[in-house]
Amino acid sequence: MTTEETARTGAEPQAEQEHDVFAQLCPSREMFAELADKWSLLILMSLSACGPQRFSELQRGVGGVSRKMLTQSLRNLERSGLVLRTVFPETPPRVVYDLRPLGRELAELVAPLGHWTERRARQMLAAREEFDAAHPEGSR
Amino acid sequence: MTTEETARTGAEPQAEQEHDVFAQLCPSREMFAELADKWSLLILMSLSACGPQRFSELQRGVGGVSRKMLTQSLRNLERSGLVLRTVFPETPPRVVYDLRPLGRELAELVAPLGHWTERRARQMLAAREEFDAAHPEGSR
DNA sequence: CGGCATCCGCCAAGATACTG
DNA sequence: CAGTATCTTGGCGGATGCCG
Repeated sequence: MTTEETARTGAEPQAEQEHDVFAQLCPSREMFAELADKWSLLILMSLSACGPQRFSELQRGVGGVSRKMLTQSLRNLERSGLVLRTVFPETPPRVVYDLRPLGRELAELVAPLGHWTERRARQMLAAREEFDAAHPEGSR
Repeated sequence: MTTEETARTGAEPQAEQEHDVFAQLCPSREMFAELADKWSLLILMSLSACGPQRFSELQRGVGGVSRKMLTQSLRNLERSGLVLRTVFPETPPRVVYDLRPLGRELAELVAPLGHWTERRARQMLAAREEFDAAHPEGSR
């Protein structure tokens, strides 16, 4: 029996405080749900790839993100200890975001995911066309 | 200049058909956006950790997922060539989902992300409490 | 510049009931 | 069992405007 299976057949849901992303009400699931979204992952990847960046740099870097979503996602990442926000009290003010050790750890796991997607995108698109051709809408 | 930066300062957006998840309208971004969601990632992790599973097994395995979202996410994964859906024409019918090579590749990148979240959940929760304590709501 | 507040459309996602 | 169909709604996420 693997570690995963052990966790999921789990004896005590919280006796030893084991975390299990598969469990609906486990704290780790809540964290996972917050991290597992488009913008958060792209922000982590951008900070990891390009180093510390200002708000507007991030907005340009992560194509299509609105100021609102960027602010929200950054706030979440900051709140969870993944990202450090530094304000330089100049005029105009300058705000720089950077990865904290925890965030850098995560970013190094996320980056491969992005690269994989880029490498395999074409293949997945081809699979789609084939699938769509085989299922002319409304079969099944 | 890193590979990432090269891609993002990108000379030709589509000349060499380079894919860039940071670009809003790049196909790879579309794929990334579909994969980078809670349910899809958890399904991939479940299939990777526990092997081929039936619909209802998956629903039990991935805590809190509704039949609708499970169906939708599985359909997407199948459509993109990541997951294989096999119907055994019995009564009652049996449908088994399994990873295809492409999906297995991805799942092996995603699994570490889940494990990391479980390992660091406590730490992130602590960071949150500290953050929330330092920002008693409505500061800034 | 780097936000926060507000309004709002619209789609994701839950609940429920029905089918093969 | 493994879905599909329909309805409803919460909240994601965009647009805009104001502030420090």
